Amino acid sequence: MEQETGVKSLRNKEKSKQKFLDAVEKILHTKGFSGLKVNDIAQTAGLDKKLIYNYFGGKDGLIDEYIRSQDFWSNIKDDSAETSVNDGGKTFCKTMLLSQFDYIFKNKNVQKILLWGLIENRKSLKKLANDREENGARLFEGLTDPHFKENAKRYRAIIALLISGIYYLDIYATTNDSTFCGLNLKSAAGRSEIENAISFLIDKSYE
Amino acid sequence: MEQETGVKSLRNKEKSKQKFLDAVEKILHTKGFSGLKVNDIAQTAGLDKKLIYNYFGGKDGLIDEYIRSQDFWSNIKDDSAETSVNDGGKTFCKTMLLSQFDYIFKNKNVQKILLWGLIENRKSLKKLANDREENGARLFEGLTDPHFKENAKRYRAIIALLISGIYYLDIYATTNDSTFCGLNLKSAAGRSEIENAISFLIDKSYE
DNA sequence: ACAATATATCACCAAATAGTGATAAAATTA
DNA sequence: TAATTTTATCACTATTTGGTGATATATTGT
Repeated sequence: MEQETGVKSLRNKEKSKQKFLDAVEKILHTKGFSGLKVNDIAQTAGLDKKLIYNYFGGKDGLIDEYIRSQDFWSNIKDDSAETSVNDGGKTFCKTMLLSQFDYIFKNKNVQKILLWGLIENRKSLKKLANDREENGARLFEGLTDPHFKENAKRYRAIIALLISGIYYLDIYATTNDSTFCGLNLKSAAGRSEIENAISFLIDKSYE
Repeated sequence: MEQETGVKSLRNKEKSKQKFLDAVEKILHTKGFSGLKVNDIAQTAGLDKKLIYNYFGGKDGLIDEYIRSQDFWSNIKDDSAETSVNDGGKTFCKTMLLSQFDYIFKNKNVQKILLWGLIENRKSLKKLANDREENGARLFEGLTDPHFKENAKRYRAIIALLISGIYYLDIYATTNDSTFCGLNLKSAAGRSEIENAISFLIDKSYE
């Protein structure tokens, strides 16, 4: 009878595809990479595994589509705008790093995908890395390179160290109860120490 | 006839155990974690898999023993000694970080184990993290804390960011051909930019 | 209502994987 | 050299995993 809206009762390809993508996320969250077996994914999705082959061409296709579905850098692009361009990107970099530190700590899926990028050689994962690079390139070329001139590359290296440090510490905090350099990265106190250090180092870099 | 020395011809339990440990290392290096299957390990070792159960109690026992066999922080403890204690640990921290950056880049096994610590919850991996913490604690309490006094924790946070940044960048460089913040982490040029930044940030931290 | 198509399930296969009891072969001891 | 113990292999089972052809059921168009 009606077919316009998306309420299409029982059988719906798009909804089924989404169920598989949700299943991947759920398993990734509960069992990690090694738990991603076609049988388990299908069972978690409540559908037959054959559909994974029909709709995604197999497990790899499904996983690639899951990775692509994550809008990874949205939290960076969003609140960028033009927040005071006349300080050489100092306040922008600082808020960006601090918000990344918080965002990645809370978003466990992003942590898993970051880890994935260190373990496996997937095209979809490379694409994420390239996206981040392209985004960063615009920031560096437009803001910080002109400000730091001959020291531009050193500043890029500083940001590289801080970003990657933030990644590692957030992931470490999730999988490890142990401290890092004596700091409890799960506690508010420990995390604010890291935030202070980030802020301090950026300030010093602009001196 | 003779049994004193270790030349015991063909059958030798200790040598066989070592063959399994070597096989774990080799597979870890070539195929990564996911390649560590008992059948493959046994085949790589050139021995029967039953021995893995007899000697190590199973795959997990073997892997734990492999991890324990890695003297992970030897490169740090070694050349420590008392290299100028009157600068608040500045030169010591700097050389330590720079040598870590180089050592971890070259030592792929260490990279794998570091990654492992972010993925899996193994007792033997926790032990490594604790060892590093205990080692660091001695450094901080004996050298840097007294120097930085009320800012001691901020300095610890700085070191935490730099160490974890070094870890991440070295691992990233190995598995990724892409740049990071526009720097090629496999090239001498890119790596020396990172080294400059490390040196620069430590200097600024002591100002 | 009927045919055509899209969606989903089922039963099954082949390969990979973990694990073990029985046994062979070497080494040690008496 | 004979008996005993240690070291290693082999053959086998059960389970998991990835993958597919045949079939059923729902939806849509006529």
